[in-house]
Amino acid sequence: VKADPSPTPAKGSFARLAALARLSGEDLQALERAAHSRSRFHAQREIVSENAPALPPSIVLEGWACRVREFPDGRRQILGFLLPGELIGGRHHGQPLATTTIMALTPVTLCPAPAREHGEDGLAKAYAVSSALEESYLYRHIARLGRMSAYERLADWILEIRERLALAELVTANAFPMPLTQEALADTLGLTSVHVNRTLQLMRREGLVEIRSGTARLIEPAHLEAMVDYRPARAGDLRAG
Amino acid sequence: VKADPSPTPAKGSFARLAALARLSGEDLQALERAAHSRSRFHAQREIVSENAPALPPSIVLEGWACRVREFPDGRRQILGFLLPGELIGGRHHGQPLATTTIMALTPVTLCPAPAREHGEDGLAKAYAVSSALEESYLYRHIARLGRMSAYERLADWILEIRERLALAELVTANAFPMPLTQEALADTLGLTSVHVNRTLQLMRREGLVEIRSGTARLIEPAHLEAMVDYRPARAGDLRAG
DNA sequence: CGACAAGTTGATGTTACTCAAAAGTGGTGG
DNA sequence: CCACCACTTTTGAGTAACATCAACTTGTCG
Repeated sequence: VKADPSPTPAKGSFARLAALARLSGEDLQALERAAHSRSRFHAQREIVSENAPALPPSIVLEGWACRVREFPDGRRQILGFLLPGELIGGRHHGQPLATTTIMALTPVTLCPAPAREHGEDGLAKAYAVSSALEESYLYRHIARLGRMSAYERLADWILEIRERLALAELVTANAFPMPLTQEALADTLGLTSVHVNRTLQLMRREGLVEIRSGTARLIEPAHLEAMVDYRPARAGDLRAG
Repeated sequence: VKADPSPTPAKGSFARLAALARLSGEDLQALERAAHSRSRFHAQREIVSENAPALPPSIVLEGWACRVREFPDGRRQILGFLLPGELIGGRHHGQPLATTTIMALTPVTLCPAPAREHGEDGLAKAYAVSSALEESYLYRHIARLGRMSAYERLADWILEIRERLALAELVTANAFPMPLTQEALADTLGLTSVHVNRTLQLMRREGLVEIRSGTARLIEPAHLEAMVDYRPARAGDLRAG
């Protein structure tokens, strides 16, 4: 964890918050200022540990992180992802201890999330929408793990990731970064890496999805969506309130 | 949904909030007042529908409700439970639309959750802790569905429910109400009701758990806890902040 | 008592896991 | 440039856990 004064504007980092609520010039300035003090984490490093003091509210500028739970016998479950533009700990600030371990899956850059001054500014609204989205991703993950086949889990998960990365403007022509190993994917979807491998091959052969060298490409998104009863989280509806 | 002026003090309804934070006399009076306007729901009725206007923040006085997601082909996944003393919609108020359907599993009584006047009163603290607990139950549910065997899922789930009902003082001598059908349990744990039945029988034969006529009784709680790496959610730690 | 939901049982099928090894990939230093 | 290493992906064969289907039994409540 080291501070870095160089202000490289991370692609997609604030695009997401701006997509969730109308941000004022002041809001954007506060974000720019916050982005000057960054913390970086190497891949595979823990960012916060379960039951250790929680992080101050932060924004992911670059990279993928995840919440993860490990079992005493080595089993591992990835509980959720933290993607560029998303918030860490924006929700329950005031809670002293982290409820889950958070680790970096790739090199990760964070910056502090500027405090929302009043209930009605744009940033506060963006944080609230972000938090509601985070909750809906958890529910979706539960439904996926509880009631979908391996094939459906993969399809549904990829569609969710595309939707989330699109908010940060990281999706171009249905292609987007997907830096996970098949083992991490297995720990996400409640499968073994062997089975993930076979299922991915099947999707490839069927011409629906390509995942190669850290990039995912959806060939037939409509087909995938039909298969899993795809329902986007509709940030617009959340914003309306 | 009908209002009922009779103030029958529901057992355990406020015990939980009082267990989560030190409540002042004012807090308790506000709760008593709120408990005068109740809404009741029959078993199997929807309390709120996904994407319909959200409920105002409410407290469960009696009965079990759940968040649920249904698939177009009839599959069903229970996403989480709302037990006596727990809050509905305390978290993201200001979000206009409900993110999940909530339905009553038994007859359910709700009352409005009194607004927390300032950030630092006892009620606000209790709501914040309740919300943090709710989040931790979601993470636990994900780990359960993703990485546990049927036997472990049942054991882990029962221990969680005991812990949650204990906060509302509904657990006596390791026995507590468990009104779910085996089919609802299956929809919770991502199994079929047939397999739930067989797994319950196995636990019964092994002398660990009895579930009969709406009551669960843990015979060997320590044994169960060892089996699933049981970690209580430690409301005390959350309160400390 | 009758009817309907819930629980139980048996036989069989399938999805996904396990174990083991081979082949591909990328980074490093000589 | 190549040799080497660790890691990831891929493949095969056998297995276990859980699902499916269908009947039968028990419990509950009018």
